[in-house]
Amino acid sequence: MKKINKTRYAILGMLADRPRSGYEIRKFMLESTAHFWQESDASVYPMLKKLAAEKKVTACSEHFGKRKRKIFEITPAGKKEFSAWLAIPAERENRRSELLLKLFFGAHATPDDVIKKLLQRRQQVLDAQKKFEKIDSETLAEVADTHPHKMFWAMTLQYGIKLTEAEIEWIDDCVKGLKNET
Amino acid sequence: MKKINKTRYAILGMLADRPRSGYEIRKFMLESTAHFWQESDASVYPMLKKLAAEKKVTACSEHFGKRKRKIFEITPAGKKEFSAWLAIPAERENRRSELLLKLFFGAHATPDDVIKKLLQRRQQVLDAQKKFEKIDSETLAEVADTHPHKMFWAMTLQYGIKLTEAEIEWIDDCVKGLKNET
DNA sequence: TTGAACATGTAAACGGTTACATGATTTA
DNA sequence: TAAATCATGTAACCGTTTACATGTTCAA
Repeated sequence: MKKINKTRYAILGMLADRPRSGYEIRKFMLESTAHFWQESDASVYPMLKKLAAEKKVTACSEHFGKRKRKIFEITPAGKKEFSAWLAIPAERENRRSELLLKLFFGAHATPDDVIKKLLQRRQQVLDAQKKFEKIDSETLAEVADTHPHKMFWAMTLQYGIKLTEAEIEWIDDCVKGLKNET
Repeated sequence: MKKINKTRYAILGMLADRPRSGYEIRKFMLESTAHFWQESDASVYPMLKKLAAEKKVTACSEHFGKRKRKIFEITPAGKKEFSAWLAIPAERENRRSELLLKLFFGAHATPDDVIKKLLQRRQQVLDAQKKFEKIDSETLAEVADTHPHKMFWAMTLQYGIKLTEAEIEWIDDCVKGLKNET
């Protein structure tokens, strides 16, 4: 099975709600989907251009205040493609964790080194949790309880919260185990 | 920061223990690291060749029984590179979850569709858990308790177990929430 | 004798990232 | 007036995957 570009669906999905500029899409992703879906800076604009060429979105320049922005709107063809993607099962993601790989080879390092790496990750996970709180109190709080999106956005947030909690527990177990060794 | 090829370190690490053939490396990865590190079929052999050209590994053909295999051994230069990589902090992995993305856009689908996808994932996670049991009872059981690897391998396995447990809980919560809606 | 497992590779395409590039506007 | 944010892009590279390719040996 051929691997397909999923950036396009992330973008189409963002435009399915309302027209947005490339900048807005990037910004909104950072505030909402970043913990499970990120796009690099350079991926959004070229994809919008590509989608426009395929007539899946239409572009129109707008002057917002004194600034000019290119606002993109999804077309019926774009909506159709998005819906078709949404209907098929999600592809199994293949995750690669460099931390786990290093841990797997931990016998070749010193226990202190391994502990250090685990604690580094612990901090990263705590940072991520702070971000979840921010999404909860800022992005999500702005959505009305009755809004159809609310429930689903809360679910993706819950995913982040639950999984990071489990990861913290795991890290603490590992560190405890390693400290007993020394 | 430039992205660097990590396949090489996975391979060097596998060879740090003992000489292995490309086939053995692939097989062992499937039995041990697959839940956090996979290599596609086509990545191992070319990388071994590349590492050999860089004198990080040496190749020698062996006849194991009647079969010929190319056994690779790590060189001091290869060990040095491996150790250097092991010492630096693990890079933050950027995960992308297509399931979460579809869930985020769940309002554009029917609740039943979303539930179906969640339950599909649930089954995948259960399958993964079965695999962990297999790693535990087969791969890990063959390693002596006193072996320096044992502890670290068990930790990577625990990671898989803990995180999948959390994911199952999350899925069940989501499904419950969605069923209350309908 | 047929299928599973053993065993090793190549070529091409693709997705995604990094680095590069530019300039306006608002806020402190 | 300096920094942060707004705003939009391009070019090149590289890692990875997919698909292709081939042949052996052992067990049922």
